[in-house]
Order: sequence, then structure tokens, then C-alpha cells
Amino acid sequence: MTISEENYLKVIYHLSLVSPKGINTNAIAGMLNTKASSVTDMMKKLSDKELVAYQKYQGVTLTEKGFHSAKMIVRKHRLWEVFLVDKLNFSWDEVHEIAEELEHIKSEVLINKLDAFLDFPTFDPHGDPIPNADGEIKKINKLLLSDSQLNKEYQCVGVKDSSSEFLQYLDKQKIALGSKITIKEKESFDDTLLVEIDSREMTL
Amino acid sequence: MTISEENYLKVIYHLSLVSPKGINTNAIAGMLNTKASSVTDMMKKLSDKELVAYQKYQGVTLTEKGFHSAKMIVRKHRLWEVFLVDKLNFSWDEVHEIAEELEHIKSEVLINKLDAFLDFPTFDPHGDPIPNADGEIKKINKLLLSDSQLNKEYQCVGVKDSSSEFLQYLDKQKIALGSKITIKEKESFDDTLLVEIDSREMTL
DNA sequence: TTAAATTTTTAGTTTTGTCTAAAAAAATAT
DNA sequence: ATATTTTTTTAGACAAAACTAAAAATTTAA
Repeated sequence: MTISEENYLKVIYHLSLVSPKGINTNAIAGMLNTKASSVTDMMKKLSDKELVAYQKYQGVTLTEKGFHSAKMIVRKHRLWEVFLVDKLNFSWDEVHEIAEELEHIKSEVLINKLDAFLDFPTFDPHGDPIPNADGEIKKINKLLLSDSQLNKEYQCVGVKDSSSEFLQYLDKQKIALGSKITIKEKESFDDTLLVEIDSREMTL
Repeated sequence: MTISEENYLKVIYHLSLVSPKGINTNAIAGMLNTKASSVTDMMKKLSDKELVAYQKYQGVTLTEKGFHSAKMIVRKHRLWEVFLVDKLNFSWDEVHEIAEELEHIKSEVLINKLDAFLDFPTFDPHGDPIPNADGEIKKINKLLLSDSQLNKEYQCVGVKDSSSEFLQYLDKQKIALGSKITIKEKESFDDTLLVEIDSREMTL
């Protein structure tokens, strides 16, 4: 599989998780900064390889084979992110771009040895689950902080907005994965929350 | 720089170390399993980028800039090999192919952090020197076992033939980098050597 | 020092992944 | 239900990196 094919598969995979119907060419083009016509061409190719089911004007869905391939790419991406953060001391907002390249390294032995070296992590530094070698994904009950209840302890397992700015803001506020969060008060007036994070109080 | 350009640079670098004159297109084509005509095309491109000095029919040499770029690629290749062997427990005969891919990952921060993580190694698992971040290469007095003197202790720092078969043979004989070797006797009749390796005696 | 052999370059194609512009299909609005 | 708008596909072109076959330059040999 070429790097380009892998990138298309990955994008279709991510879009599939959000909306389970056929994915349209424009949505794919938007994610890859390319044009719908280029997407159409690639869909024909991926369809020939039986990685997607494609009927013109109807959008595409991943086949079983395509779904598995996509998960393996995501697996590689996220394992490399763990490596970069845990072993090379990158901060979690710096790793995405590099992992975009590393995810295309071919060797399966490599990725399984890396997995073992990292102690078989199940979540990446952004809190997203890492598929195992068989493509199985550990589920977790996630809810948004804004939807959570008063005076109940939660643990931060991920973020919704993974822009550099937001991640750096969280770092500065010393909010990390695993942080224990309890909402003390909700201010309905401006949606401000008084929260206790790792035994420090603050307003968000 | 594209992957293809990097591969050409690297090959020209390696050929330059063996013969310091202009490198001919056929030699490059041979190393890259491509054709001389393709090499000519690429030489024009690299020449436009001022990475090589190229005059038709006269072979090519690396410019200062090209020489430095080539060393950075070699640096990446060898650092990744150290990572694969030391951290992921690959054996030294399995790592070349994977490092051929990893060497093209772009981030400079990445490679410097990897360097630090590995404790700034100066030699790769095959005993070849690793250029530092400035491109400086540690020299070592190397000589072939067949050219070495009787009853003098040497240390194995590299191998001449890096084929899988040979490396696996060495592994089986428990000969590794750092092994202390002393020649006890030379049999001029069939060039057999009676040697002492890490306090075990054997004939080669 | 010419002639033969070899090496290198040029010219013209191919493949992959992209693009633009135009045509076709589908969705929406009146 | 038809017209308009939006989305998607087709058709044709381009750039990168390779190839083949033929031409040109260089080297070697007689």
C-alpha cells in the first residue's frame, strides 16, 4: 500500500466513526486538503483493491479488509505517539506530525516489538485508544466535562480539541491524562465551572 | 528532499568514501537497482539543488552541502539501527531494511532526542561510525583480522561482510561487537587461524 | 590514430497522484 | 414538478521518477 492510499484509508476510518453512513468525496477531500476529483480517482483504486465499497454518487464505506488495515495504521500512529512522549520526552502537542510519518513504516515485527517495549499501552497521549495486534480496541466510558455531574470524581482520559494551543493551555494549568476532576459548582450564568483538579481548585 | 533524492545522495556518499574521484552513473545505477538514464535525470535535479557537482560524461561529486546532507541521512540510519537492536531487541542482521525506511523521517528534533535517548552512541550495531549532530565522525583504527598480528589483543568493532548469513554465523559463534580477539597461530597452508575469543579458543 | 566497444545521455513513454474545467447526477427550493 | 443549486464524476493535463531504445561521447584496442 502506498502512503497516499494509507492516508485515504485512515481518513475514511475516522469519518466512519463519526457518521456510519457512506462517506462523501467532499468530506474526504476536506480532510486531506485535496479535491473531490482526486478522491474519486483514489476510491476507484481502493475499490479495485477491495479496501472500500464504492458506488458512484453513493459515497464509500470500508470493507472488512479496509477496516482492519485502517486500524493497523491508527495502531502504528498511536504507538509511535506513546514512544515519542514516554521515551523521547516530547510533549503531547508536538507528536502528531511526526507520528503521521512514522505510521507509514512497513514492518509488522517492528510495531509489535515497539508495542512490547512500551508495555502494551491501551491509550495514546491524547487519550485515544490503541488497537491491539488483532485490531481490538478497548472501550472506555467517556463523557464531556460539561456534561458531567456535580461532586462526582472523574478522571481525564482525553481531550476533544487537540489543537496545539489548547494542549499547551492544559499543560500550563497542569491538567494531564489521569488528572482527577470533580465539579464543585456550576455557574449557569456564563457556564463557568468551579472544579477541583488533583486537589487544586480552579475556575474554567 | 524526496526519499528518492535522499537515496541517491546516500549512495553517492558511500561510493565517494571508497573512490574519491567522480562517481559514474553506472555505479550509482548498480547500487540503486535502477538504470543509468534514470541516474542522469536525477543528477540534473540534484545539481540544480547544488547538492552535487555534475558535468556530463564526467561523473558526480558531492558538494559541501550534499556531503553534509548525506551524513545526516547516514546518521539517522545508524541511530535507528542502534535503537532497533538495543531497545527493541532486534538482532543486528534484521535491522538494515527497517532503518532504510526510518532514515527518511524528517524531524531534526526527533533524531536529536533519539540520539540522547540512546546515550549518544558513536558506533552502530555493525561497527560503523555514527556522525554527530554536526556531522563529525569518530575515527577508529580498524584492520582486518587477516591482517592482524600474532598474540596481540584486538577488539571486534565491525564486520566487512554484512550479509544476513555471515552475521548469523557470527552470532552462532558468539562473536559480537566488543569481543576481544587474539590470534594464537596462523596456518599458512589454508589460512586457518587459531584464535582466542573472549577466552574461548576456536579455529576460523 | 582510427575502429570497436563501452558508457552516458537524450528522446519519448509509463505510472502515480494530483489538478482544472466541464458534464452529469442528486438534492433543494419554489 | 420543474428549476436551481450543489455535489460528484469525467476528461484531459501535469510533475515526479522511473523505463526502453537510440544517439552521442568517451575509452580501449589494434
